[in-house]
Amino acid sequence: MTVRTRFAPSPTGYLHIGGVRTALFNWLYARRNGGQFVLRIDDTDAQRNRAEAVEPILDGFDWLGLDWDEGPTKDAGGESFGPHAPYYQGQRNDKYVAAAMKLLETGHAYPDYTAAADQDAARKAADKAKKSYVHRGSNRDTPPAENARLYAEKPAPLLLKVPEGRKVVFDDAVRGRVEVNTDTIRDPALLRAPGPDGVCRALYSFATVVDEADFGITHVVRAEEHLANTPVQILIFEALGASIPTFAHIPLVYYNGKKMSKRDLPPLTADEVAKLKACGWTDDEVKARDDLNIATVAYYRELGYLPAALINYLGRLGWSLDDSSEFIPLDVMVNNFGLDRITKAPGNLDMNKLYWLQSEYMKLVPTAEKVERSIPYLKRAGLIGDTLDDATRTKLTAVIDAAGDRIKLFSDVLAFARPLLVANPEYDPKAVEKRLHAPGAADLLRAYADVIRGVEPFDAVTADKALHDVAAAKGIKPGDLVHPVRVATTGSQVGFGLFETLAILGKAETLRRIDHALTLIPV
RNA sequence: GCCCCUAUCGUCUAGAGGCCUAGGACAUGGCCCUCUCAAGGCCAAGACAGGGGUUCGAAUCCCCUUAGGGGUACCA
Repeated sequence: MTVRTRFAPSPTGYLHIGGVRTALFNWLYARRNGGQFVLRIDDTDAQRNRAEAVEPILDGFDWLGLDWDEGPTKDAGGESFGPHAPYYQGQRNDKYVAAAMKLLETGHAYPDYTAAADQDAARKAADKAKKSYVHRGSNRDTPPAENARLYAEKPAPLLLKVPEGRKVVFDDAVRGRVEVNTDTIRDPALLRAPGPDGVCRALYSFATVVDEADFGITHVVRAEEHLANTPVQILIFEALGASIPTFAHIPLVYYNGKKMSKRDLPPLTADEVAKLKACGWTDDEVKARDDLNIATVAYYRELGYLPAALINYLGRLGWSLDDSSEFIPLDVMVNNFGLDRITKAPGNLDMNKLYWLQSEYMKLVPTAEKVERSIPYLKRAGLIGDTLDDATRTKLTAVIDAAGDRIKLFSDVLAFARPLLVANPEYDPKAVEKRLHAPGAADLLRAYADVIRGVEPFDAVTADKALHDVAAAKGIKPGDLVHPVRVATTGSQVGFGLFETLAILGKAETLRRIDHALTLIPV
C-alpha cells in the first residue's frame, strides 16, 4: 500500500510555522516512502472560505518548496486537482451528509433532541459531583428505522452512538500505545442541526474522518492538540467500516515555554524594522502587516531568510537525525526521515539557532544566485529599477562578493550596497564625529588622496599598498588611516574590507568622496 | 473538576539498564586572528524536576509528587 499523508490547514489568512512543521513531517514521510502528500483545506466554517485566506497558505508552501500531489490549485481560486477532488471541505458537505445517513440507517448514529438547557444542567451537575460529563443524547436507544423517520421529519444534531464499556486502543507512531475507555467519551456530534439554508453541516471530527477514508490516507501526522479526539475518530472509522490509518501526534511548537499565541510574541525589533525600512518599507506599511511576526512564514520571507534554512530548522525541531547533525539539507532529511525519531515533548522556537542555520545556508549560496535573489529587495528599496543594467549588476556582484559571510539575510544586502550604489552616501553623524573630526584626520585624508591620484592601476591591492605607504611615512598605524578613509567614502564605520570598497568605487569616485568628506571637517 | 499527554545544560537534542566522569549544536564568557563589522581557531562554564521502589547496577523500568501542556463545543 502506498503511503498517503495529508496536511489540512484552516484558511486563516497566513501560514503559521507550527503548521509548516506539521506539513513538513507529512511531506517528508510521503517523499521518503515514495507516497503522496495531499493538501486539503479545512473550511467547514464556511464563511471564511475566501481566496485571500487560502492564498498566503498556498503561496507559502510554494515558496518553501513543499509541493503537494493533490489538493487545491495554486491560484487559490477554489478549484482542485487530483482523483478525489474537491479538496475544500466546504465543497464536500454532500459527502459528509451521505456518510452520516448511512450511519443513521445502520444504527451508529442518531438524532439528539435534548434541549440545550437540559444538557447544560446535566453538565453542571456532573461538574459539581466531580465527575466528567459524558453526553448521551435523547434517541440513543431508539430503533434505527424509527430514528431515520424522525430525522427526516425533524432534523437535529446527529450524534455518534459510542459503544459502552469498551476500550479504544491505538499505537501512536510517536506517543506509543494509547488506551481510552469509551465510557469517558461523549457521543460526538457528526452533523449540525440545519442552518438557515436548511443544510446540515458536518463537524470537523466527522468531516476529517470521512475525508481520510475517501482520500485513502494511510498516515495521519498532526499536532498534539488532536490526540484527545483520536479515539472518537477511530470509533467513527469503525462505524464507517473504513480502515484506520496510522496516527502520529507531534508536539506543539512553543515560544519562551508557551504556546505561540499572538499576544505573547515579541514585536518586531528595532533592527528588524530597520532592515525592512532599508528595503523600502514605510512605518505605516510595517504597522499594517500584523502577520509579520516570528510565527508566520511571511516574516521570514520578508526579512530574506532562505526557505532551506527554515525547513532545516523546523525539521530539526522535534526530530533528530542522529546525535550530532544540525545542518541537514533537505535531501538528507528526506532519505532519513522517520516518525520514530520525533520527540514527545514540545520544542521552543529558538531564533538564534534558526539565524545560525540561515547563515550556514547563506554561505553556500553562490554569488550570482545571491545577486538574483537580492533583486526583489533592492527593487523595493528603489536602489535599482525594473531592469538591472550591466554596470550595476557588475557593481552589485562585486559588493556581494566582498561582503561575503556578512550577508546573513537578503535584506542585509541593502546595508552593504546602498552606500556604494547611491550617488552620495549618508554620513552617520557619530562616525563623522569620531573619525573625521579626530585631530589630524583631514591631513591624513589629503595625504592619502594625493598618493592614490598617481596610483595606476587602482585596485584593492594598490589601494592597500598606498595606504600602508602613507601610514609608514606619517609614522602611524595603518588602522589610524583606515578609519577616516572608510567614513569619508562610505559614511559608516562598519562595512566589508576597505580596499575592496575603494576598488568598487574606483579612483575618481574615491577621490570625489574624500573631497566631499573634507568639506564636513571644520577647519 | 474530569480524561489524556509530557518532563536531560538557558534553548534544540543524543541517550531505549552497565559504553555516562551524560555526547553534540545554538546562545553565553574568555583568549587568538584582525582596518571596522562579520567569518574562523582554541578554551571555559552549563542538565538527568523531587521522592520512593525494582536491580549487583537506573538518565533509561515501575509508583507517587511537582510542574507544564492538550482536550473537555451544533470550533478547527
